[in-house]
Amino acid sequence: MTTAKILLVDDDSQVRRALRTTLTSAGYTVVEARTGEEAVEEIQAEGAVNLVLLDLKMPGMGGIEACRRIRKISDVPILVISVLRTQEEKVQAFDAGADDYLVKPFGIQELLSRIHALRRRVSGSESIPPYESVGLKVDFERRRVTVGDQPVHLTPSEFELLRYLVLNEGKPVAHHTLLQSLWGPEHTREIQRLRVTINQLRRKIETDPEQVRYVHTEHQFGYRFEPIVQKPAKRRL
Amino acid sequence: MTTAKILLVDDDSQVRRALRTTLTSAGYTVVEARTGEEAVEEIQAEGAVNLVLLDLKMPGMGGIEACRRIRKISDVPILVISVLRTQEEKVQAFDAGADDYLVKPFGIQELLSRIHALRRRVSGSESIPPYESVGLKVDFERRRVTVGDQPVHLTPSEFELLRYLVLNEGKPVAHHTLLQSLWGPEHTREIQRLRVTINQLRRKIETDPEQVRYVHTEHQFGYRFEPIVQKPAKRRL
DNA sequence: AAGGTTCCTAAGGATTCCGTAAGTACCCTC
DNA sequence: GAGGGTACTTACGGAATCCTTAGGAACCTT
Repeated sequence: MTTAKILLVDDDSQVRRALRTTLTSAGYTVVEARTGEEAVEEIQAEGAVNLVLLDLKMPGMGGIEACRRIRKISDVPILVISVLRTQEEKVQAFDAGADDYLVKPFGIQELLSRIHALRRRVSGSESIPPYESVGLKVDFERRRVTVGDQPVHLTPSEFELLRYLVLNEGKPVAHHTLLQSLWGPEHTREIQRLRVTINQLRRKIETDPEQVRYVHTEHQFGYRFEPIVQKPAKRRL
Repeated sequence: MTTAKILLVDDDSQVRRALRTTLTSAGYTVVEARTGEEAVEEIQAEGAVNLVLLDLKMPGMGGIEACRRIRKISDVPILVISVLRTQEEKVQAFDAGADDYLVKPFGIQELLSRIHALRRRVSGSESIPPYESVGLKVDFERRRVTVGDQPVHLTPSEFELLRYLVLNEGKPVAHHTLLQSLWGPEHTREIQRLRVTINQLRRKIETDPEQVRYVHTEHQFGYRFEPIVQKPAKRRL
């Protein structure tokens, strides 16, 4: 239920990989197809695809045609991606049954937000239940965070960071994974940037400056969200 | 379901009486109007009308014109009645915002079943109870807004914007979601346009220019409707 | 054709966010 | 414990975002 399946259709393996990491790190299961033919097969076979991410420019059967054929056999929401922004192509895409249209280049946030909107629109409501632990509440749908009943304002970067960490509660998340999830695959080296954002986040949600309570550091690897659990008190042996 | 109210608009008192008895015996409450002007007044005045039964052939303002004016101030379903069965008039009526078209003479059963169908069709998607909070009232069916018991005129754009925000009370709505909802998927980049409309809306419904009370801005994301609640206190660095 | 709305675009100024850099503190290995 | 690498903290200025206003185009009514 929470792990929705997305069919990613693009002929460029570079693009596929970038999108796949983005999507998987956002909690989706990703199935890939290189051509329109493959995509149609995939839908017929797999069946339980929740959304199709379809690049228009593809060899063989074009994206428009693929869209039309998919629509013939399924009501799955289709989000079309294209570099062109001509009116004609847009109209064609919608006529072929596309549900939304996204022009390259686009930001990760925009992509995810569109996917969410589309899924919500089509299938009732896809809502992630709010997270709550002692003293910290994170409402993903409302983009709201409270620390001890005190509302706290987070910037978009901080919130996305927290969202990712909380959704992977308990598991250490690598630096580059976070960087990729926040700013895209081309920024996986900029660790210092991440550190600053982590710092700002901590300053807002950690109550005790001496002892972190939620966002723990995984040395030489990344960060991990885990509430309450204190580090063992330092003790000289 | 309970006692739905129907506004019956016809200049012929004979016809009115006949229809009134039919409708009341079918369980509806009937309000009458002799002319288009009266009909518009009736809608504007109180009494949430659930459906309008409108004869096209009337002295003074014609039925088409009445239809157009009603549609401007209300989303109430309109069922048009006419002796003519020309294609042209039909098209005119639908263009003016009519929801269905019935040619005289017609049987009682047909009238009632059309009314039922129309109410079902409309109430499934669009019959939304009015929103009300301290100082702000939004009547979706009648397209009316009052701020502190003071009626406020909103333009179509402004009203649609407010409608979308209010229906998602508490949840932040992304820029592109609003843009898409207001102007279609091909305008999802024109954020400045949205800002201006937001500004105009705020100017009309926000009382305190220093502190917004309803339409809050979610930086780098979109807007959120939430009454009274103050901005979360920001921690000073 | 004149008057009135509504809406789009542009331009300014204000605000918020974030990337960079520089100094400090911490951790692990040797 | 010393040293090198890693992590934290803070601050500042550029960049992006947001707000406000106004002028004129496009549309509709009188």
